[in-house]
Amino acid sequence: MSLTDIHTPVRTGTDAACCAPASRDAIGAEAAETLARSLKALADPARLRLVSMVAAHPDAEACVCDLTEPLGLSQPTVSHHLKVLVEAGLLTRDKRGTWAYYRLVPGALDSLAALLAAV
Amino acid sequence: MSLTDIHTPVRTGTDAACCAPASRDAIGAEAAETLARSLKALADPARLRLVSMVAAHPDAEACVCDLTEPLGLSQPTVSHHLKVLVEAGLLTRDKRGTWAYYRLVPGALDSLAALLAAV
DNA sequence: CCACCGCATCGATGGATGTCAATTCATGGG
DNA sequence: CCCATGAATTGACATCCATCGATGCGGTGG
Repeated sequence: MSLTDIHTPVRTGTDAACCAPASRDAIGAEAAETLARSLKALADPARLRLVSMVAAHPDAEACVCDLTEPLGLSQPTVSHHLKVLVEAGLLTRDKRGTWAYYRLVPGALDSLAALLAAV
Repeated sequence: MSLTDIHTPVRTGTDAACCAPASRDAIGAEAAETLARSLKALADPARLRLVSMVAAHPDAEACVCDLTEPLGLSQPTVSHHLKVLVEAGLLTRDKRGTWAYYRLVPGALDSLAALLAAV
């Protein structure tokens, strides 16, 4: 399921609910899992700072060596967090020569925020 | 620190960064922790569904008995998730008689989404 | 006054996760 | 050809977390 497919009309339960049957449909279980996976990727101080630091760099591009020292974490840990962010579709990795450059995926943060507000 | 106080001008590191010094300021470590705490509260499928189910109910209000069965989780687990959401400032709890009614905190989701988009 | 019901809390447990040191991989320069 | 450097991977470890069953607590009705 894609992140753009959250409010599919999945009934939220049977009609045997104790008090009231819901006036509109809540998000379905799969949509919730999809959104939760994306939010989990950002629900970490180190990863939030990484995203922000990449966005703050000139050309919105940064290599690992730019990020390790200001973050105060070891290089493997930073690499790990960056991998999580790439797999979540928030960053892209571009290896040029010795260095690996990370960029924001345009619009990824905004669509995530939009989905969050629509829950 | 409050959630409305993310982009305070905290320098992200020393000037000894290896490649480029950053063209604008990234969010500070404390702001990142604050935002991460809020996002963690929502970065769970069960809690996302709970928020959505509460919002979907008539009068945007639901008691635990409304939520346990459609969610497919035990009552203690649902109570636990609701507590997390209340502590994160996303829901309010109102005990009336035998039942505990949960409501969305107006604007909480939207301001969180706005902060996310501004990272 | 007592039994029942809705909900919160407690304790335990299995699994996910953040972190680092050590290692490996890849690339470029001598 | 080998070494130096930047980055990813691996393995280990401690901690956190989602979940449940059992229990406790307050309110309602008989």
